[in-house]
Formats: sequence, C-alpha cells, structure tokens
Amino acid sequence: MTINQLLEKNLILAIEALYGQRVDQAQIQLQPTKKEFEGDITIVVFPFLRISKKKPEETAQDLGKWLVDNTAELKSYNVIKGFLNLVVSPAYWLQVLENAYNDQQYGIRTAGENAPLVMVEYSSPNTNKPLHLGHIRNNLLGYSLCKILEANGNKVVKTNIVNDRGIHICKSMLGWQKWGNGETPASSGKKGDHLVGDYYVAFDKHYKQEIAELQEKGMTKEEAEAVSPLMGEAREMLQKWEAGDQEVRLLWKTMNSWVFAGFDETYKRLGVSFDKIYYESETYLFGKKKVLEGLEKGLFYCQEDGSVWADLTTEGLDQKVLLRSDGTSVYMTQDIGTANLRFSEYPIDKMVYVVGNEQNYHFQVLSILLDRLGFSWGKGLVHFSYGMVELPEGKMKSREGTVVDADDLIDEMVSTARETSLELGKLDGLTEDQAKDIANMVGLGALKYFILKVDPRKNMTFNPKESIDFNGNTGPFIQYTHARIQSILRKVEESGITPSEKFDTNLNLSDKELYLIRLITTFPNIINDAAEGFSPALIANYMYDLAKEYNQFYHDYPILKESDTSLRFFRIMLSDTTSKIIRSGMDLLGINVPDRM
RNA sequence: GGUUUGGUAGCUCAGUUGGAUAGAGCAACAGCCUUCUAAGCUGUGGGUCGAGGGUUCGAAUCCCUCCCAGAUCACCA
Repeated sequence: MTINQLLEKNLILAIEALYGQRVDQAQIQLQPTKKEFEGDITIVVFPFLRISKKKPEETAQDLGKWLVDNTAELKSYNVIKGFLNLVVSPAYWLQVLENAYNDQQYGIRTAGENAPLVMVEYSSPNTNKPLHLGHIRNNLLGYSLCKILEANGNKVVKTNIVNDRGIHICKSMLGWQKWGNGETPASSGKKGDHLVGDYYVAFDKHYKQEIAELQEKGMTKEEAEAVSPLMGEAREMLQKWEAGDQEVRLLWKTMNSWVFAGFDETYKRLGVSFDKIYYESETYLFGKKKVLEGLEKGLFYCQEDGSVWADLTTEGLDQKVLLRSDGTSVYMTQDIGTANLRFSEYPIDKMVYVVGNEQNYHFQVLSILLDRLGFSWGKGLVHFSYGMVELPEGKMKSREGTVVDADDLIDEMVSTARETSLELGKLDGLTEDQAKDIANMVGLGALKYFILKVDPRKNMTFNPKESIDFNGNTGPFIQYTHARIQSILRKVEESGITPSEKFDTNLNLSDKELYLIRLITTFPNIINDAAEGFSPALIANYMYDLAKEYNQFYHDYPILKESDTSLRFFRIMLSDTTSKIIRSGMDLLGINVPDRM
C-alpha cells in the first residue's frame, strides 16, 4: 500500500470517528504539498466542511491531529487556511527509497501470461520521398508509446504499414524514367530515399510547368489538370501496375528497394524498430474484397458509375467513397484490408494507430466502417492523434522544399554534439569510438527530447534558425545528470566504499533529500499516467524535474566526501536510484544515456 | 458554412479529477570552478492565462457567447 492509499483509508476513518459520517473515496483529494510549505502530502478540507460544520482551520486541525495520532508513518502536521499539510516521517521515506534501490525493475511492470496484446502502428511512410521532421515526431512517439505500454504490463507488437503503391509512387517512377539517365544510389552515391524523392520533386516541377503552359493557352486550371499528358502517363502507369505489367513492376521493385534501404538507415539511426511490417501492395486487395462483401450484404451502396459508397449520415457524417468507379481502391479500402489481415494474424486486444491529427476524420470513419463490417474491435480502435510540426512560417510542404529533412537534422544534431563535447574538453582521454558514441547519444538525445517533451496532441513549432539547445530543459541536461552520477558510482567502486552498512533510520535529512525521495516514489505513477494518457511527454517532464532536483542536491551536499558514513551511504543510494530511474525513464523515450560526457 | 483542436512571459513549452502567491527553459543582466563532471548551480527583471459573462468557499482548468489560428469535410494519402 502506498502512503497515499493508506492516508485515504485513514482519512475516511478519521471523518467517521470525528463527525460520524462516512465519505466516499472519490471526495478525497490528496495532493503533493507545494514546495513553499512544510509537509509532504496535503489534504484540502473544504469538501468536508458540510460534514464537520466547523471552520476550515478547525476541521483541518481535527483531522490532522487524528491522523497523526493514528498513523505511524506520519510525523506531524500543520494547517494553513483550509489546507492540511501532513509531514511523513523520514523513516518511512528511507524505507521507500531502499525498496526502490533494491528493485532492479523499479516502476516497470512486465507483461504476464494473460497480459493484453496491443498492436501499435506507427511510421507508415510513403515510398516516394525521404522522411522529414514530421515523420520523426511520428516515429519517436510511436516507438516511445510502445515502450511505455510494455512497461505497463502489456504485450506490444510494433507494426508499420508501408504505403508502397499508388499514384504518388508512379510519379517518382515516371520522373526517374524521363529524367533519371539511369541514376542509381550506387552510381551517384545518393541515399536511395533521397534519390527517389528527387524525381518526385522533378515530376511535380515539370507537371506544374505543363499546367502553366496549358493555362497560357487559355485553359482553366481544372481543364489543364484534366488533360495534362504527364499526369495521364502517371495514371497509365498505375493501371499497368495494377494489371501486373512486368516492366512497371520491375521498376517499382527496384526503386522501392532503394527507398527501403534508405529508410532502414534512418530508422536505425533513430533507434526505432518494428516487429511486423505490412505493405499496402499486399493488403489493399483484402480491403477490396471486404468492401465488395459489404456491398453484397447491403451495408454499402453502388452508384450508377460503379463506385461504391458508405452512407454515414446516421452517424452524423457524410457519404464516403470506398471503391472508385474504375474499381480501384482508396486509402480507406487499404486500411480495412490491413486491419482485417492483422486481426487474422494476431490475437489483438487493442489496436492503436499513431497518425497525425489531420486524419482524425479518416479514423472516425474507419472505426464505424470496421464496426459495420462486423469486426468487434472496430469501435474500440484507438487513433493516437498527434499534432503537426510547424515551421515559423507555417506548415512544412514537401513540394515547396520547406521541409526539414530527417537525415540532415540528425547529422546536424550529432555534429553539434561533437563540437560541443570538444569545446568543453569532454573528449579528453577517450577513444574515437567512445567519442562517436557520445556524440550520437547526445545529439539524438537532444533531438528526441525536444520532440517528446511536448504534449503529443498539440502542434509544435520548430525554428530551423535556432538550433536545438543542449542546456536547460533538454535531453543532454538529463543525460549529463546521469553521467555525473555514474562518475560518482565509479569512484565508489574504486575507493572500495562498501555500501553494505545499514544506515540509521534517524538520519537527519534535508528538505532537498526528502523531496528527491518523494519524486522517486512517483515514478511508477508517472509511467502509469503516461500509458493511460498516451503521453511520453509526462515521462519527459518528470525526467527533467528529477534531474533538476538532483543537480541541486548534488551542488549543495557532499556525497563521497560526507564524513558520516551512514549519511554517505544514504546519499550514494539516493544517487544510484536516481541514475537508475533516469536510465529506465529515458529508455522509455527511446533515449540512451552515456556513462560519461 | 458544418465538424474539430488549440490560444499561458519576447521565444519554446509545463500546469493531475477545479485548490494555496500561475511554473520551467531559452534569450538579457549579475554572481559561483585550488572541493564528487560548470552540458551544472544561484539571483534579477519579465503575465489582463485570447475577450466577456456564468457556476462556487475557490477557475488557466468546468459551462455559454464572441475573437483569432490550425486541421478536416475529395473517386488524394
């Protein structure tokens, strides 16, 4: 039982004993005491005034006295206005710290035999252009979410749906055919996804030019788009692809393999991975089949031109097309197929889609459609909807070249980390491999933390002109705290200080030390909140609080130099536990922490 | 226009189911390295929590109206 649970229970008893009424657990509000007041846990007594029929101060006094008299873990109390501040005895905090110290998996719940299986889809790239900062946010959120769900006792399957077919893919293929002169990653030394992306851009450039020329000849924009020869060729290519044309398929396979090689490299650098990868080219036909089945059952309707639609007006939505008049499938069709395939392959209890908030409507519709098609899990699917990454000028646009490229950004972060380390003389005495490792960890740590500390649901701004910080509320700050502690722990080992001494439970601990322990005790709750709220940001912000508090402690109190051996051991234990939490908390964010930096 | 999400310091962001004087970081300025890593620590200045009303012991948080911004409402993905 945690101290909060114990106090809730005792508070109910106290009110019953003092005022003869039984209150519901839900009426009780325990909160951590604010720093500027003395105490650990605060009870707001206003809700009990009706029962006590006394003034706030008197009620708080009554309750405080009763609780301290009847709770061994409480040392004292004080009352300010309607707030009853309870002081927990240091012996209790020491006990709690010792438990955390001895628990190698502190805060982490491992999945049992009957744990629910959660499948999380994230990343979901198109294979016609390289990844940008928006994709980075998706990947980091998805990967971290998986880690957090795992740490909460779920079985997790990380999955990716690769959008590897469709008109947009044909555009880069056509561009390469026309203007590529046979360029390959090997011939040019370009990363495959970038190479393919270049031809996507080339297609768009020529297409726009074509439209402009047609408009000059007097056509409207719509007319021009309809007769554009380039777009016509792309459409023709798509039809050939669907028909299985050998030449088109071969080109498609070749160019996709370049992109996959490029993506793999970026994924590896980002440190994300998948348990199962689906390809749209392999799932879209299942979706088509399901839709046609639905049509037969009368769930959908067919228009005169042959297109298939769902009527969602009973759900307060609109009509939604599921198959085009030429019989080809749309995005929704593919998603139905993929979902169907996944549930036939895994005993999924919950399906989570990590997809940007621009697709809120899509997932609302998908949920309804799956439900109508008879999938019991349709209603329960979770769209983990995150906000966009914006530039100061607004949204990033691939075609206008205003995207922040993922690989470039990672390169920049790592090299900045490298330079900073060098300037600060942190690389002295390290091998090249060690230096490289640290630069990687710190550079990526800065990037990942920068993104993950923001509430996922909100849009966030990235200003390319202001480089991501390495000081203050940043990943490196937290990594640095870990490295400092490791340095101390190394010295503990070297100097042969045996941490086996049992410390005195009457140690006189400072407020800072007690507060740190309090913070440590909340780590398991934070993981729980992060999983329930789908928010890595909660972990990130907690990491910062913990590191900040620890640094203050580190600055103000000697650890190894403390002469009182009992106190010294306590501080080593406090440091060790903090370091361990930083490591496992950062791991939940997908961030590695160095032992020195 | 319908639906929907947001608006907190110059900038980037926190702020549990309503609780005490709204917090960090960056930027600016002023301090702290013969002492366990200064990517650190301390201090100063900086706010009409978009606006107005309501609910109550108590509102950045809940309700209503309005203003502003984004997203979405495609035989795109």
